[in-house]
Amino acid sequence: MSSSPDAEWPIRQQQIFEAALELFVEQGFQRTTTQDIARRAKVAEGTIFRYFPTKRDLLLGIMAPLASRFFGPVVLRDARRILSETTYDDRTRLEKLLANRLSLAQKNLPMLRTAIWEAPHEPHMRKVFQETVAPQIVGMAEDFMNIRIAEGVFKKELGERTLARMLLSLLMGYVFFKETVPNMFGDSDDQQEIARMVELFLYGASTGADSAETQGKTGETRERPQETQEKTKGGQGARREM
Amino acid sequence: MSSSPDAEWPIRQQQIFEAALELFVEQGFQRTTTQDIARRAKVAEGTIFRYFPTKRDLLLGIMAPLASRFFGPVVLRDARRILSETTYDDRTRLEKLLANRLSLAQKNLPMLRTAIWEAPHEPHMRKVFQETVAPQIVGMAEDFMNIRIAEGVFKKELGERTLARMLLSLLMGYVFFKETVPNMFGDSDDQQEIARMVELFLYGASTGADSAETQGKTGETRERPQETQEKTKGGQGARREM
Amino acid sequence: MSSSPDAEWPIRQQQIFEAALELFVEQGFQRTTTQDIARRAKVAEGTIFRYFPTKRDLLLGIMAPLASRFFGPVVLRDARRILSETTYDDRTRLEKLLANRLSLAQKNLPMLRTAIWEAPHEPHMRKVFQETVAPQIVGMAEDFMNIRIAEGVFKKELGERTLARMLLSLLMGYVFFKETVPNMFGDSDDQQEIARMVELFLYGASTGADSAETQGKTGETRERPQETQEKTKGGQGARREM
Amino acid sequence: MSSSPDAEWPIRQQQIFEAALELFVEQGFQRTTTQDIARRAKVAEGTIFRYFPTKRDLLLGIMAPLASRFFGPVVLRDARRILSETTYDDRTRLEKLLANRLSLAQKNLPMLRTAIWEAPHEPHMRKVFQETVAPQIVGMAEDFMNIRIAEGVFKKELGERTLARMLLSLLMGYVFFKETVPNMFGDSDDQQEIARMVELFLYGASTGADSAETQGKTGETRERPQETQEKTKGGQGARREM
DNA sequence: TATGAATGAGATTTCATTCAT
DNA sequence: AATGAATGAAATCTCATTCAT
Repeated sequence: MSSSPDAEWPIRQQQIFEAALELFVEQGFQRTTTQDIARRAKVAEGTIFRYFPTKRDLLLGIMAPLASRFFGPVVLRDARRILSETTYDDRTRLEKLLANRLSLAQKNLPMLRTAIWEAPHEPHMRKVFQETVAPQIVGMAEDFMNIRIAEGVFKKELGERTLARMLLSLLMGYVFFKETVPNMFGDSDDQQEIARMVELFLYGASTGADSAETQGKTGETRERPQETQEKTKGGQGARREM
Repeated sequence: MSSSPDAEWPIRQQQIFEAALELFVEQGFQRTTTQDIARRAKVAEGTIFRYFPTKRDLLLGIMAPLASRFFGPVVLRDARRILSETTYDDRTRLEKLLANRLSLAQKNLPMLRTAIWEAPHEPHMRKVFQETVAPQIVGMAEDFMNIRIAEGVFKKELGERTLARMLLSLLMGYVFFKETVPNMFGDSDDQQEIARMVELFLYGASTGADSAETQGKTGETRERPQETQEKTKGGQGARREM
Repeated sequence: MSSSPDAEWPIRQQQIFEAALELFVEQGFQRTTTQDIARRAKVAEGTIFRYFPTKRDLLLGIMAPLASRFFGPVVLRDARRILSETTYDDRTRLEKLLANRLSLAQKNLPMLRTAIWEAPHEPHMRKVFQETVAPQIVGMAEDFMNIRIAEGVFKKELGERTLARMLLSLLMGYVFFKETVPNMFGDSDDQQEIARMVELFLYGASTGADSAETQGKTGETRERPQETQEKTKGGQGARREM
Repeated sequence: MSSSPDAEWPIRQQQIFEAALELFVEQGFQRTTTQDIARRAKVAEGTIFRYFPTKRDLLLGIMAPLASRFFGPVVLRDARRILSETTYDDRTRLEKLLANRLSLAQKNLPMLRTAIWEAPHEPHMRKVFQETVAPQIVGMAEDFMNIRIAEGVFKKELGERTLARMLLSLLMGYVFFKETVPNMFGDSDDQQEIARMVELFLYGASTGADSAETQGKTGETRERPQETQEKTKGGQGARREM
C-alpha cells in the first residue's frame, strides 16, 4: 500500500497530490500556495486545476483515501479480527492492534497529519471526522472493551468509552510526541514502546509495592466492582515488583 | 487568573489580543484576517498595528504568557510541590496534578490550542515548544517518575520518559477528544475522568481476573514482575474507593 | 439629475462606477478588466473591491439607478401626466413624451447601453428587464394606447401592445442608429426627428395621394374596414397618386 | 439556405462553427470558452484551432456569410426587385419586403444577433457594419423612399433617410422585443405584425377621427399634408372597426 | 491615539493556445 | 487529422499594512 491516494489516478494528478501533501505537512494548508505546489510537482500552475478544481479540493482529496485506508471494510475487519482472536491473550492482541495501527499511521502520516491538523478549521473535514472517523475507530475499540468488561477482565468502573479513549490517547500521544518533539522522543523503538503502552494499559505503572492504601476511588459513579474483584485470586494486587 | 495575557497591557491591547485568540481558535491563524480581529475587538483595523506591529506578533504574543503560566517558576514549583507531597499517596498526588493541569489547560485553552496547532508551522513557536515547553513539562513529570521508579513503586522497565509521556498522553488525549469530538465526549465529568486516568495509569484496565498467563513480555527489558504478582493476595479489591 | 448612480455614494465609489461604466460602454463588460477600471478611476485595484465585492456587482449596480430613474414612481408619474394632459393634442403629448424619454435616455446613455447590451447574457439583468422594466414601460404606453383606441382615435386593429411596441421601436431605433452608425445618423436634430417619429406614428408616411386601394388588410383580424372605405367619399381613397 | 456559413466548409468546421454560434447567442462571445465550443461541437479543443486559428476568427467568420446573405448581390437585387414591382401597391411591396427580411433575419438569427451584439466592441465588425452593412441596407430603403417622395406619395418632410430608418426601426424593434421580452411578445403572429407595421408606416395609428386640429407641425419642413386630410370626410376614420 | 480608506503585492483561478502522441 | 493534456499569461480577488485625517 503506497502513500499515493489512488493508484488509479493519472500520474500528473498523483505528482500534484504528493507535492501538495508534502507541503501541507511542512507548511500547513493555508501557507502553501498553488505556486509552491506547482513548483514542487514540476507542473504548470494551471495543471493543478485540471485535476483539482480548487485548492480546497486538494485538501478534501485527503479524506477519501484516509477513510478507506483506515476505516474501509477491509481494514476495520482486520482490526476486529485481531481483537477477537481469542487464541491470543489481551496483551498480544492489543500489541498487535497497536502495531498494526501504528504502521498504518506511519505509512499515511502525511495525510493523517494534514487531516488532523486541518480538521478543526475545515468544516467538511470536521464533519467527516466527527461523524464517521471518530465514531468508527472509537466504536471498534469500545466493542472490545465492552466484551472484556462483561467478562470481568477489564474494570467495569473505567467505562468502555473511557477505556477506548485512553488506549487511543496512548497511541496518539506516542505519535504526537515522536513527531512534535523529536529531540526528546525521535528515536523511540516502536516495538518496545508498544509493549510499554500495552503494559501500562493493562496493568498500570505501579509495581504494587506501595499501593494497598492508595487505591480505590475512581470517581463517584464507582459501582464497587471491587466486590467481584475481591473474589479474584491473584488479582492486580499480585502485580508487585518485589 | 484571567485569560488575558498580561494584566499590564493597555485595555485596547487586551481587547485585541482576546479577540484574536478567539478567532485563532475558531478559524486558525492564517484564516483569520486582521479585519475579523478588528471587528471582534471593536477597534479600527489600524489600531491593531499600534499594539502589534505585524499580525504574526499577535501569534507570538501567545507564547510568553503561556510559558509563564504553565512553566513559570511559580507554576512549576506548584506542580513539583504537588508531586513531592509525600503525605499523599500516588493516586492523590497524580489526581491533584492532573486536576491542576487540566484546570490550567482549560483556563488557557484558547492559547494552548493555538500554540499547539500553529507550532508545527510557526518556526518560533516550534522552537520554543521543542526547546523549552516540552522539555520542562516532560522533565518535571520525568523527575517524579524517576523517583518512584527508584523507590520501586513504578515499573522500572517502562522508563521514566515513557511514563511521563504516557501520563501526558492520557491528559492531552482527554482534552483532545473532548474538544474534537464533543458529540462523543463532550459531557465528560472531569473529576471522574481524572480519577479514571489515574487508575489506569497506576493499575491498568485489567481486573486481574484473567491475567496471570497474559503478562510478561513488556519488550525485551521486561523483568518478569508478574511472578511476584501471582503471589499477592488481595489484589485489586484492596483498591476501593473508601 | 447627474449621471452618477447615487449622489449618496462616497466619491471613490462614484469615480470607480463612472470609470467602469465608461469602459463597459467602450469595450463591454467582459473585455473590461478590473485593472482597466482602476487605471481609469485612478485608484488602486484593491479599492474597487472595497466598494463592489465582485466585478459583477459593478454591473448589477447599474440596474438599481436605472430602474429608479426610468421607472421610479416620480418618473413614471411624469410620463403618465404628460400622456394624460388632455389640454394637449396627441401630437404634442407624444412629442413631449418622446422628448422627455429621449433626454432621459441620453443622460443615462452609458447605463442604458450597458444594461441593454449585457442583459441577454446576465441572468439578473435579464430577469429585471423582462419582469420589471419592459412590462412597466410597455405597460404605460399600452395604457395610453388603450384609451385612445377606446376613444376611437387610434386604430383598434393595431392593438394596444403593438402600438406601444412600435412607438418604442421608433424611439429605440433612433437612438440605436444614431449611436451605432454615427456616420449616417450622427448629426440628427433630435427635435426634428421626434416630430417626424410622431408624425409617422400618428399619420404614417403616406401623403394619401396613392393609397385608396392599398389600405385595409392589417392581418387576419382585420374586419374589412376597406368596405367602409370604399364607400367613403373623398376619404383617404382620394389621396391617390394618379 | 441552411444556417451553416459555408456549404463548402468541411463538416468538422461546420460543426464547430454552429456550436460556437449557438453558444455566442446563449452566452455572448467573451463568456463562451473554447472548451464550451469543443464540448458542444463534440470535437477536441485542439481541433477548433485547426480550422479557426484563433477564437476571434470564429467570430469574424460570421461577417462574411452574413454580408453575402443579407447584402450579397442576389439578395439585394431581390429586395430591390420587390420594392420596384410597380404592379403591386406600396402596402404589398412593403409587406413583402418586411416578410422577406424577417424570414431572412429569422433564418440567420444566431449570426445576426451575434454580429449586432458584438459589433460595438469588435472593431472589425464595427467597421464592416458601419461602412458596408448599414449603408447598404439603409441605402436600399432610402432609394425606395426617395422615389416615392419624388412621386409625392410619401411625405417629403419626413426625409428619405429618416423614413428608411423608421421602417427598419419598426422591423428591428419587432425582432428585438420578440427575442428580448418573450413573455410579452413571444407569441406574436409574424404576418399580422408585418401588416400592422406597414399599416402604421403608411398611414399611422390615427383613425383620423380626432385629427384635424392635431396635425400639422412636423418640424420646420412640414408642407401641410394635413390640408388634404382636412378635406377628407370620414377619411382614415372609416378604417375603424365599429 | 484612533480611525478606516487606500494600497498593492500576492494569492487563486481561468482559458486561449500549443504540442506530443 | 484529431486528440486532449499541459501550459502560462492574464484575470479576479484578498488582505496585511500604511497613512492622512
